[in-house]
Amino acid sequence: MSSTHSHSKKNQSLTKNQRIVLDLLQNSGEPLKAYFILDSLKKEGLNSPLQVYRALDKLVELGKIHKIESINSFIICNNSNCASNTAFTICERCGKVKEIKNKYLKDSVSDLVKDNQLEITRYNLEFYVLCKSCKIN
Amino acid sequence: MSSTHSHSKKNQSLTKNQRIVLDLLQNSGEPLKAYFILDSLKKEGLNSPLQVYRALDKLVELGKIHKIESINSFIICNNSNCASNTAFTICERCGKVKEIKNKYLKDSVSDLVKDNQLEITRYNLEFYVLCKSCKIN
DNA sequence: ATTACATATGTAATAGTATAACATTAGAGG
DNA sequence: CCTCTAATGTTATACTATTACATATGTAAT
Repeated sequence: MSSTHSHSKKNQSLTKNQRIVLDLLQNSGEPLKAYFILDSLKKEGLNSPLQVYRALDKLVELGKIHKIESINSFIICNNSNCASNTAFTICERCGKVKEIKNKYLKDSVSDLVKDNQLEITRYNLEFYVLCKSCKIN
Repeated sequence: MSSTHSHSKKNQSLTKNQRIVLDLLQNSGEPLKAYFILDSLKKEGLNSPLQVYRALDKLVELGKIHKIESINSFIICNNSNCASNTAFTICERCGKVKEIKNKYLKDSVSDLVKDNQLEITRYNLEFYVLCKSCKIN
């Protein structure tokens, strides 16, 4: 996980805790774990896990970040309109995570489960891959 | 979660711990949590979390069960050839989980991420839905 | 401005999920 | 029988997440 400097000036309607958590995830770009976030933001005044989890919950609810379930981590949303739909590739070797762009996904996904006559409210798709650089080496 | 009686005579190559854990999941048909499994199998001689997790790990590796990441639960595999690929619908209201049959999935899934030129080694798909009976009521 | 309400905070304690480390035992081949 | 690998048993501990409760903050209506 990498170093972080806070630059962004948006996210104005958020509360302080929500903002610093979002900034951290934004500047990192990588998936981060709740307790790593806690440690990173101790100096900003975050003292307890609950403060982190509450901020994370809210940011997930707002669609600004996503939770990657299989690695208990949170990552900034790279799309604009995911809502609570998430789709990631995760490299099995190096752990690198990329969000899959929604464009070609939404349709395929609805086709996918259409036969079941079930109303999909949201989805979480985790594709384990070998990323390009790991495939080479 | 429901009561359990051990009937199955297959699973012969498994060890005792693996077998009783698999039997429990088989007879239940529902997703079960590790510590619930532990409690349920205390009388069969399972004493520690690690015994459960080791059995679960092995069964996942063998493709006999799946882990549903977003609910930290394990469920018997209903297909024959999932390998480590999993796809479920989860009812947001009642929590009921169903495995999606592989047939119409594999193709769509490979189409889905084809553009990325990434080699998918396995996937975990979690579709949150309103199941039929919950949609009615 | 004051009230009222919903939402967010701060803090401490605890619940729930999972693994590390290490000594021992059981099974499958040679 | 010997050897090697995999599984077991046990204790301790690490990691992930929530409950409960008291306090503070923001917003909108009076």
